[in-house]
Amino acid sequence: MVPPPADATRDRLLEVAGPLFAAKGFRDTGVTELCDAADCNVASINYHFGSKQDFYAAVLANAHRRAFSGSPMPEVPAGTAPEVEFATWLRWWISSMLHPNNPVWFQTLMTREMVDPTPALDTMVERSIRPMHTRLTAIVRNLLPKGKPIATVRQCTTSVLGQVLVYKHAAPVLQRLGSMPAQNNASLQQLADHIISFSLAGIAAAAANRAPSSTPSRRKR
Amino acid sequence: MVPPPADATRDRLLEVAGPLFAAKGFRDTGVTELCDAADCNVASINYHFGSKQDFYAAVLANAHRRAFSGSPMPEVPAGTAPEVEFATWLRWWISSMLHPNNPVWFQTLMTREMVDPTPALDTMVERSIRPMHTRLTAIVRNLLPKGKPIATVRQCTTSVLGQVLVYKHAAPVLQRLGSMPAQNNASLQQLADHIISFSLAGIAAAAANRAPSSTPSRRKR
Amino acid sequence: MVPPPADATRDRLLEVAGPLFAAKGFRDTGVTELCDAADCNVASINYHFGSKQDFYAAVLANAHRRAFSGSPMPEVPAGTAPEVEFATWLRWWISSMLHPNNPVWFQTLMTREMVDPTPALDTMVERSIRPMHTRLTAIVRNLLPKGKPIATVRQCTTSVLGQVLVYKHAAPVLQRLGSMPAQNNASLQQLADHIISFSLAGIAAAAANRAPSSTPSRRKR
Amino acid sequence: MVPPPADATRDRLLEVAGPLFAAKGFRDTGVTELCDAADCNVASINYHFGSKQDFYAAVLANAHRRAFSGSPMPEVPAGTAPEVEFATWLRWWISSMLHPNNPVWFQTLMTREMVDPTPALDTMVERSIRPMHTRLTAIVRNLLPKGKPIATVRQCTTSVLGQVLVYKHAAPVLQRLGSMPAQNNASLQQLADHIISFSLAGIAAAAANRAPSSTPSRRKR
DNA sequence: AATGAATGAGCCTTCATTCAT
DNA sequence: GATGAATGAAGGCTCATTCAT
Repeated sequence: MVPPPADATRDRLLEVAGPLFAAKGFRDTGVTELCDAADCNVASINYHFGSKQDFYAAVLANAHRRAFSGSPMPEVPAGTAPEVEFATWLRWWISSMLHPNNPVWFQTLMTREMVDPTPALDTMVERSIRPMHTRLTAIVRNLLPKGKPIATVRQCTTSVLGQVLVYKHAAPVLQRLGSMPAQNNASLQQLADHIISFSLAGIAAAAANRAPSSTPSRRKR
Repeated sequence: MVPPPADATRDRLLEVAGPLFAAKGFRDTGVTELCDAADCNVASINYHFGSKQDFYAAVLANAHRRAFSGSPMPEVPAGTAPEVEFATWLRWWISSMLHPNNPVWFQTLMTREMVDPTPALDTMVERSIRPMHTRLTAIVRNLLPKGKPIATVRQCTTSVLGQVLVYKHAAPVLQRLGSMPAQNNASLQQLADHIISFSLAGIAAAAANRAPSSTPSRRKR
Repeated sequence: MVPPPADATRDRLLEVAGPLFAAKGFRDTGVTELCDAADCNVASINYHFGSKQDFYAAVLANAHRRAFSGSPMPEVPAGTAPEVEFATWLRWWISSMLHPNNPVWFQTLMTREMVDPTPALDTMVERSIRPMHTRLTAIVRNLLPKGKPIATVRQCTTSVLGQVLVYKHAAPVLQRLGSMPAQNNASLQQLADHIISFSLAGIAAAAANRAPSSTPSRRKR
Repeated sequence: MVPPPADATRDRLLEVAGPLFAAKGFRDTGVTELCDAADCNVASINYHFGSKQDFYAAVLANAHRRAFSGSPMPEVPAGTAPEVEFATWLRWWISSMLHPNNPVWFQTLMTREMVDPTPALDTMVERSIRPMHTRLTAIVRNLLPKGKPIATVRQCTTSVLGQVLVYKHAAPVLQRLGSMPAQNNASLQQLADHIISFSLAGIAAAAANRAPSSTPSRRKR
């Protein structure tokens, strides 16, 4: 009835690898380093996962599972105003992305994959990114009039994404420029307020544009 | 009048290294590869620059000089409306960041530094990034009422930055999600139109917020 | 009456290992591969046989038993002409060595041992090779006059062996040189005809030489 | 005027590798072992030759050059009797193959390639084996009547080859069977005498066969 | 001033073997 | 009695760096 330790080493490897890969990247993190951290033999990674590359993919897949298990994507009651749903979702996402109490390394791994893709990116996009992106796209679509072309929906969605991701992707630069928010609850809440109101206004402007597929704002040049 | 070639090899190395480092990153670009491209001996990098790391720093320091030589930051006549100045500057920046005809390797190098900073980042921030950031900050400040706190200016500026940078930082993911714009003039102009109108509306919303340092939008929770 | 499976795993390992060792050699056939083929644990080889090396020896020792079980060495009625016995035996041997329908892995294992001997070769020579060699030697001796020295018998026997073995030992080269016979019955029969008539003529010439231990054929130089 | 040592290490590696590869085979000879023998760094093989495999090919190519430089293939004056040419050539070949004073490792390398081919075999066949085979084939053809089919020429040639090669390919077995000739000049000369007279008689028998492409000897069965 | 050869530490991976169960 | 996990030594190879010239 008591299950044997099963794959204790395997689990330990998955556990310790996330932060290490996040800190130095795939290439600069050696298997020796990883196995030392997991207190096992150098050959263990190849034994349990076949190769360093496959191990890395397993780390990402495993990370995704536990990254959002603590705070799942929020649902809103039917009939909620689209603006409120947008604000709720965005607060949740910003919190899980930027909150210093959350383990940050999964987000860092995703960032690294975005800048320097490995074969593991495809799986990651399908399993962790696309579901969130689909949800945000749906929310944004509800904020726009029915007839708006898909391109407009996508551009607005990407504008929202960019405002959040920049704090992950450009953190070292923003720090040097003095634009990095303090890592406390109040600051993050204010940042969320800013992005929400900025984005809602931006989306409203996109909604008001008369000719969806032309470029009316260029008439004035 | 023409000086002798002097350090022809040194210059050639600096010339060819940018695109190579941009394409594969510091770690994945070998000195052999670099020296082959510059048609010189493997030992040249260590001879002229001391080490691969120092050479990389030299490449970055040298890069910003030629990066914007073809299209310098635009100036507008005194008295130009702030919205127009914003639009002009943003069009220029988007074009130099995303236009496929431009040599994009400097932007890519900056992107890599942002995600995985090396000691060379400090120099790069001061020399290349801060001037542009200062300029954009000034433009955004002009779009806000005089009394707005610096934090609001910074958040708006960062929101603008993020909307553009996301197309560089998350390109592989956006491609897979179908959100990457076509790499032609018309698409990029439309994208610029979107970001300009989205951002102007967002900044206007930030300008209208009454209590700058409180979090008024959360009243509804 | 049927004994229980007893060492079923052990037997299965011996069964599957022959063809695998023959195909890739001792060094290039891994224990994992062998145990996968026998559908047993990686540790089985060391458990049942002590080491990979000892297992290999066991495979060779076990192999000769089943190698010729399908077509035993032919016997001829007393009084048969020596030439006919020679032809009969040679046809049988060529067929079991070269016929593609026969399982050739035992011959291939022997070939590998000849080129790269292991401690297992001694056993193999005594158990499998010497009986055949003794028989061929006896047949060849009957084709020579009584007084011929043993050295002549041996040289003739080896000349016969070499003509057959070359098709196993040098197969890859003969293929590239266009000298490999087609792998069908007719071709092999014609090859057997050739070797038989070539050898009988050669043996007859050796029989006719007057001074067995001198080198008469060199008189002409 | 004095040439620099040039590629001293490279030459030393080529020098020492032949005997080592011959003794243990490609797989069982490590680069560490090879480089220790050549008194150089482990990385030298990859530096000078790209890979262990390419190095092995270079060793074979180099070996072929010096293997026959001491005693080139013999030429006979025009008008020489075919039997004499055959004897002359065969004595030369047997001597360079089997004579104990000659460095034996190149022949051993060729033997290994025949039994366990590597990608280097193709080059070896074209560069060292085919020229000799072509020559022997031509000599054998002159011993046969004009109209004989090419298949007969090839079978006779292969019968000659096999009689010699067996002493290399099956040496460990022949030693155990007592059929290995003593490694001295007289024994080798007598062996050459035997193979020459045996083969000439065999070829004469093939020449006498009436129906070249049928199998007349089987009518009697 | 500049090179081409040479270095050695480190990389990931393979493999027969061992050990606790 | 037999297994699946784990081992560690060794494998070939890459790479920035160094050194004699």
